[in-house]
Amino acid sequence: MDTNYKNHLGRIIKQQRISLPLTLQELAAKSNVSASHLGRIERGERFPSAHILQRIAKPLGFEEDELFTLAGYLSPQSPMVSEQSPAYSGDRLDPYVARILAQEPLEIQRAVIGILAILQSIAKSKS
Amino acid sequence: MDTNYKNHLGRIIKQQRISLPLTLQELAAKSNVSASHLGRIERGERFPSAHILQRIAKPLGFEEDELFTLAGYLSPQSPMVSEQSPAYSGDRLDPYVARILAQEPLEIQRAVIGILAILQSIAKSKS
DNA sequence: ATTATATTTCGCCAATTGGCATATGTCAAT
DNA sequence: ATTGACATATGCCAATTGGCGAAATATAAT
Repeated sequence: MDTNYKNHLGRIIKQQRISLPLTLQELAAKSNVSASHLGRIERGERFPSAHILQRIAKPLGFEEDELFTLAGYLSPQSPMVSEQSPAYSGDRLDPYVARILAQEPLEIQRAVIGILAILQSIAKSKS
Repeated sequence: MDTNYKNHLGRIIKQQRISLPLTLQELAAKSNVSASHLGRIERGERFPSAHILQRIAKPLGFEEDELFTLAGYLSPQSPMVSEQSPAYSGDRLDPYVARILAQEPLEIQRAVIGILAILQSIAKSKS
C-alpha cells in the first residue's frame, strides 16, 4: 500500500522511471544502484543517500540539484521558475510538476486545469 | 586509513570553522550536530551525510550547494543561477496552465500530477 | 606547579544504508 | 495448465552514520 504521505520522493522517482520508460533493472544498470535498493526507495522503505541520488539523477533525466531539492537535501532556493513570464512572480510552480506537464500535449494540459477547476467547485460547495 | 585522501572536505570545514572563529561545540550548537561527530568529520573519520551538510552549511557561511559540491555530492557545473532549466527545452508548458497551477499550493500541484498519472494508466489499460 | 576550565578525541552502541541471493509475482507463448 | 522469461519484493548481513558520555589534551588563572 502506498503507505505514508511522507514518501513524495519515491513516487516522483517511480513515476519518472515509468515515464521514460525504464524497469528497475535497467535503471539499476544505468545508475550502478542495485534494483532491490531502488525498489525499496520507490516504495519508501529506504531513504537514498546523496551518493545514490547523484547516481540516479541523470539516468532519470533529472538535474542533480533538482533531485536533491526534491529529496529535501537542498533548500528550494532556486529562482529557476521566475523566468520570462512575470505572471509567475508571486506563486511558484514546482519544477517537477512543470516538467511532467510539459510532456503532455496542450489539450491534456488544459484538460488537467479543467479537472482542477471542477474539483475546486465541488470542494467549495461542501463548505 | 586514508588520512589525507578524500579528507579535502574535512580540512575545508575545519579551516572555515577556525576562521570564523567557532569551536566545535559552538558549531554543534548552531547546527544541531554533535561536536564529536563534527570533529570526526573534520579529521576524516566520518563522512557527512546530506542532512549533516545541510545543517552545517549556513552556520559555516557556505551556500548549501557549495558545500555539496565540495563534498562531491554535486557535480561542479552549477547552472542553477543561470536561467531556465534545460529540462523544459524539448516540450513546452502552456503559460496559462503554468500560471493557474502556480497559484495552487505545492501539494495540490503534485496531486494534479498524480491524478493525471491515474487517468493515463486507465487509458492505457483500455488500448 | 596546580588547580580549574574549556576544547577535542575516543569508546561504545542504536539505527540506517545498500548489496547479494532468493522468493514472489506477472505475463506471454506453447 | 505449464513452462520460461522477466520484473519486483524480501531476508539477511556487512559497513557506516551519528549521538552520548567519558577520557584526554589544551588553555588560563591563581
